Amino acid sequence: MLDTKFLRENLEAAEKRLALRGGSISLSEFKTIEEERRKLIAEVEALKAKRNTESLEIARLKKENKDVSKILTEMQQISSQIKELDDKVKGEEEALEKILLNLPNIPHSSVPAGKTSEDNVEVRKVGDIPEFAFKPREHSETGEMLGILDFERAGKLSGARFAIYKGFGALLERALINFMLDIHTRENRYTELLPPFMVTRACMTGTGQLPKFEEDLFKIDGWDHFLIPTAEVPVTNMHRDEILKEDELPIYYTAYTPCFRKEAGSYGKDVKGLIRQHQFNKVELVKFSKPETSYDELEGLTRDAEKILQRLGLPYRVVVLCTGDMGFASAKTYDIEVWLPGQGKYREISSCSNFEDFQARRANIKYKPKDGGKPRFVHTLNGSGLAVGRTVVAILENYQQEDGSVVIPEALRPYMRGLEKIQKSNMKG
RNA sequence: GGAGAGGUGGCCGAGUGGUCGAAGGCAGCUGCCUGCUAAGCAGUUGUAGGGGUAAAACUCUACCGAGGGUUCGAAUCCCUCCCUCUCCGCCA
Repeated sequence: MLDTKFLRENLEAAEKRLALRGGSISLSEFKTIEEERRKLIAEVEALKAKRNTESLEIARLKKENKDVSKILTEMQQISSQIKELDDKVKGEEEALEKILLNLPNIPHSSVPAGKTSEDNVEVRKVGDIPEFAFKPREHSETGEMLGILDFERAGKLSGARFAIYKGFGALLERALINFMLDIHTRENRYTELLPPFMVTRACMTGTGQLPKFEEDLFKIDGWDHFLIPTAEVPVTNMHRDEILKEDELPIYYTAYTPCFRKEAGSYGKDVKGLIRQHQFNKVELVKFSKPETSYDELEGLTRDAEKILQRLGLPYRVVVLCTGDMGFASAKTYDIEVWLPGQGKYREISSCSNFEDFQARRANIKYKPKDGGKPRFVHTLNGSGLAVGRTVVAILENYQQEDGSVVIPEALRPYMRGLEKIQKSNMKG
């Protein structure tokens, strides 16, 4: 959510910056409603002030046993006027809130202008793309060949876009979760959380999934809870309606959770394999920071996520998303894209964003400056560290051998009972 | 799911219709004082919104779990909801 005062005072500039995201965003309705709102507030508060002083007067007169009936009828009138105006104010405020909740964040000045993912800018490329003497297979083929992934039977259980991991496949997923969490907690000083996988509407609004993107979420029938589409939601909302101490910042959290997404509007995209599932595992990184340091924190967070790929020896690149490709709540986003030989292209495996105070304002997360100043909104950041299913994809594709077996990256072996290779003969796990 | 108790400021805790933003205590801050430590004395300390200002000062309004209602006036009365605790039942 954007700051009302800021918008009011920088209307045209804000409009221009928002337009960079594409589509046309007009703030004229905002302006009208906001002006009306302030007018009404001034009116009703003057009446309330009068009511307060007159009420004291009534109390005083009553004590002296004087007649108050005249002033009483006058007050009745004022009281009903107040009620009427209060309703109007409420109406304007609701309308304003609706507008504000549906406005995306303003892109940071360092974000390249652009319309689609074509306009994203590569920041760096790390690792060597492996060369194969044979035609590399896609992970789904390898997975099914080895008997570690079963999409067909998963369909029997839950339909399309679900998977069953089996044997060393299941172990691989579990190993990656532990591997990632260990690095983030031990080396990168994040605190591990294991949050609820269902949250309330208020949480979803706090991080920006609602009210705009309800169709992407799984809702629990008969209950006002949703399955989380990312750990960002519960973890960021953990400090909702809190005022943190300056000394506590920055706060680093990491959390493993499954993620649930309807993937509405992605029909026909990535139908095969693990790339796009309704349920997938992710290790998330979340930071709460002071405004002054949040962009340094974004760089750090991205590096922390990259570290996982480096340790696993997976080639990747980092791109900065252009204004048109960024998510609703983000002010700046780096995507980390891993190389997938089976597809012959880079695919997103992590998305690291600084939301500045956009989520903090929605979720009301502040910190109290040490010098005793007014509480200020914190900046929130998060990024995948990493999407686990897609990491499995990357390993199956980058480490595949001609005979269909897959070498386990060395760093992961301690988490896989020292296993060096997954092959048909040892698929029982 | 059944029965009961309760939700007040950073914390503890008074307050059952009228100067209550809220007594008292603790903690914090600022002075004074005492040779250090401790104690003592005085003052001060919430959030949001409107107006005002270059920014302050200042001023008004709202906020005692949330939302409605009664009333000239509500922390205090009424209704609905949420949460916490205790006991019983059920359960991984």
